[in-house]
Amino acid sequence: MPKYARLKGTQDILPVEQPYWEHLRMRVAEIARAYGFERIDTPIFELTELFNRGVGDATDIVEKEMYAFKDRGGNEIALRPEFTAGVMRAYIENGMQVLPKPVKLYSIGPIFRHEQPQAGRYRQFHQFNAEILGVQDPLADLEIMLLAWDIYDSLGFQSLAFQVHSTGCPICRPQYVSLLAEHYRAHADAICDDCKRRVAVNPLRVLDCKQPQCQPIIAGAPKMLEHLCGECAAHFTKLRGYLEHLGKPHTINPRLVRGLDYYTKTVFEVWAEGIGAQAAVCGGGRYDGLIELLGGHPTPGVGFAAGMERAVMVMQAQHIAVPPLPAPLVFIAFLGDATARHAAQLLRALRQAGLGAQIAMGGSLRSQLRQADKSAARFTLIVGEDEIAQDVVTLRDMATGEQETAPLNGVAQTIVERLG
RNA sequence: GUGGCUGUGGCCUAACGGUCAAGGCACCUGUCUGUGGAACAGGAAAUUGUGGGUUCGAAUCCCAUCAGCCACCCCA
Repeated sequence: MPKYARLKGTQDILPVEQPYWEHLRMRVAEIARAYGFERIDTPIFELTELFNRGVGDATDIVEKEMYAFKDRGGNEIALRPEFTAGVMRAYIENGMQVLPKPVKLYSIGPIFRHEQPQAGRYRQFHQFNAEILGVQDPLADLEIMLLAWDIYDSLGFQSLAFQVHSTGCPICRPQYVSLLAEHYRAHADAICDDCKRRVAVNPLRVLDCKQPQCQPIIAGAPKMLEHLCGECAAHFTKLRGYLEHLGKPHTINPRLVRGLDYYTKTVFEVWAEGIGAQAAVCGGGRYDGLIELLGGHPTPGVGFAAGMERAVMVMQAQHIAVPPLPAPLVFIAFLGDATARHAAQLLRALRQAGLGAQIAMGGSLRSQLRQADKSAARFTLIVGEDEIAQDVVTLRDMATGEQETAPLNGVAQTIVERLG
């Protein structure tokens, strides 16, 4: 047992896993850029207050999952439990409201939540995140949803499902919530203990309860979609119209609710198979009141967050092939201490010529060739006393085993020629 | 925060409560004094997660604790 072990809920992403991560990061960046999103990086920690306000005091994330502490200067700070609050802070602080609308941003990086780890759930995990700011039209909702979908689609994910719902706005939601609470109070004896608590704390959450006894109560509950105000209803209808016109398969899920307070109108999730009980690989929605809440000019916004560990798990579960990370083209082996400096010089020359190269660091020629083999280099250069004496080097093609003698000065050129 | 299952070299696995915890993979070296991928031989690598307890004797039984996995809660 090692003296130091990684902390609960954290993980080491080892070299063998990196091809998945690299492929995922590349796809996210490629597609986000192609869709007009620009990258923004914000700090991993912020004032705790920002998350309290932005995410919502009453949410589980803020109440019991935040890594919040006092720093050496006495500031109350927290490791970010999500991206959006920090991105909104940056938008306001950097005067980005003067940018032409829409402002389309994406981020990638670590997120921290003190939760009980399980399949697809960690304390430090990674998300990619996207936001569109300054547009009220559901076209922005559509664009955000398409970005999320197309990233997974381009990765080759099978059995994806789009779940869509609307949670209304500050005008219609409170009325609906009281109707819902009333319905639950009328059936107080039939519902599970968790739901009794939920009705008091966050009534919308009763809708995604999985207890069998609650299912008939949920089925008989008033539907949010039937109680949207005119504006919210029109927004939702328009969004659905776009999705249908594009032939995007989606499920209207009247039980879809979000765990963060700032959502208004549209909420959605993307589900995929392969991560145990965690079906959601991505979740998001509209948050029209957030920027104003954080002290900015009233600005509508819509965005999503996607779990990267979960995406990697789906890739592996669905046997999605990812390209191997490129290895250095050339491996340099040498014989005898006197040749080491010539070998090092050759290494430098190859690198200056733009060829990926690495050098053996001792051992018999046999073991150096073993290293070369394992490094997946296409060519091995052998530098020995004999070669140095004649100003040449032995060039070995690792796939065929064929060897030739090449002039020391023009090795890079010779290698490029052999590449075809 | 709650519950279930599981902890043996880096990884996978074996060992009726009884000498020195065994094997495979991987790693290093050699057979091959200057030639990889195979084979063979050898080597390094474990106070059996940790701490207690029961016992003449514990990897094995009991308790606690930590961690991992899974599920709830919640979320990505």
